Amino acid sequence: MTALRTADVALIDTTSVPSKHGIIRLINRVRVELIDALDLELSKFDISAPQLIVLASVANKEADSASTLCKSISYDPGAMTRMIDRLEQKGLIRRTPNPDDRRATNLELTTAGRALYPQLLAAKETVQAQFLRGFSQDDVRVLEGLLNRMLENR
Amino acid sequence: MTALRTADVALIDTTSVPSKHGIIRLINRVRVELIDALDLELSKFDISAPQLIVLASVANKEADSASTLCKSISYDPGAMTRMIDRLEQKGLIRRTPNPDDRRATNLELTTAGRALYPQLLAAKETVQAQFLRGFSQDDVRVLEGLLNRMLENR
DNA sequence: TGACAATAGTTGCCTAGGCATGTATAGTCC
DNA sequence: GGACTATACATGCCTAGGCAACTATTGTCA
Repeated sequence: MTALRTADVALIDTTSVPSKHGIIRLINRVRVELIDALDLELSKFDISAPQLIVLASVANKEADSASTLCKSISYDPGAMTRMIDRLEQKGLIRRTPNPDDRRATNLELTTAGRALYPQLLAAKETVQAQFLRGFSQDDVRVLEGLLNRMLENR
Repeated sequence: MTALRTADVALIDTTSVPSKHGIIRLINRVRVELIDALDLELSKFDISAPQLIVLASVANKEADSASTLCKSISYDPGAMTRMIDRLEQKGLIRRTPNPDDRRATNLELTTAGRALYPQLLAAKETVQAQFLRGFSQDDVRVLEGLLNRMLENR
């Protein structure tokens, strides 16, 4: 192994500066800021970020039961029961018995839930637009591509 | 507004697939997977991911007091007090009075903390390497650049 | 079919962060 | 220097997720 020349050192410095604390802390940081901003935006509806994810999953019919929901977003079943309890108390979601499986309960938005959902979605779009200000379509695609590659590496 | 041609629709489909749930959920997802993997890797040391961040900040002398620490990682002061309590109970960190400011307490790693830290760092590197498998140096730089731009947009 | 395993959902217990409040100390400004 | 404000940290209370244990139901398979 040969000694490093000055130019090499400069190169190494440039590349190591952005990852001073590593990608984990960076992603954590971005996530904290995103969730804080989203919670702020959603607070006028008395809805939290996790609640929005659940509502969105039900609204888009990606998940019709609690267990599907848990798997799709890596959420604890016990926490999910209580989360649905809260959303049901708010009158946004409804549990209905599943005729094909008496262990399961189907989930669906109530009229109030369907009415509120577009506003929540708009709030989310606002936050996303704020953080992606100045991003080209390509930038967003690249970012999503890299993040998805991280997930696939799991 | 003119009607979309088939080619346009195809383009739109391609670009919208990755962001089916938006960047917020994607980042959340990556963060969950990262933290899960890190916690698993750290579990043999009985250390959690948040605790590692605190230890690293103290080890790298980025933060010498609790308040600096709170600011640098957006953490609640009350939670930080208890976090430091736990790390102190584990014998990894020490509170020492600050001679210049009697409100503050300085933080430093104990001998045990300094001995353990490199192993924790290696665990973190392992997880990072796992998720960044197949990434070129450029890929990492681009990813960090885009994430930093999101932070700057805040 | 009957035993056994797997799944859906719930509940209790524990842990940990967020917020509000309190206390001590330091800084500011007239 | 004295009143006022800001800061550092700690504590109590509340909320919410993770995990383990439990019940009811369904699937599997000999």
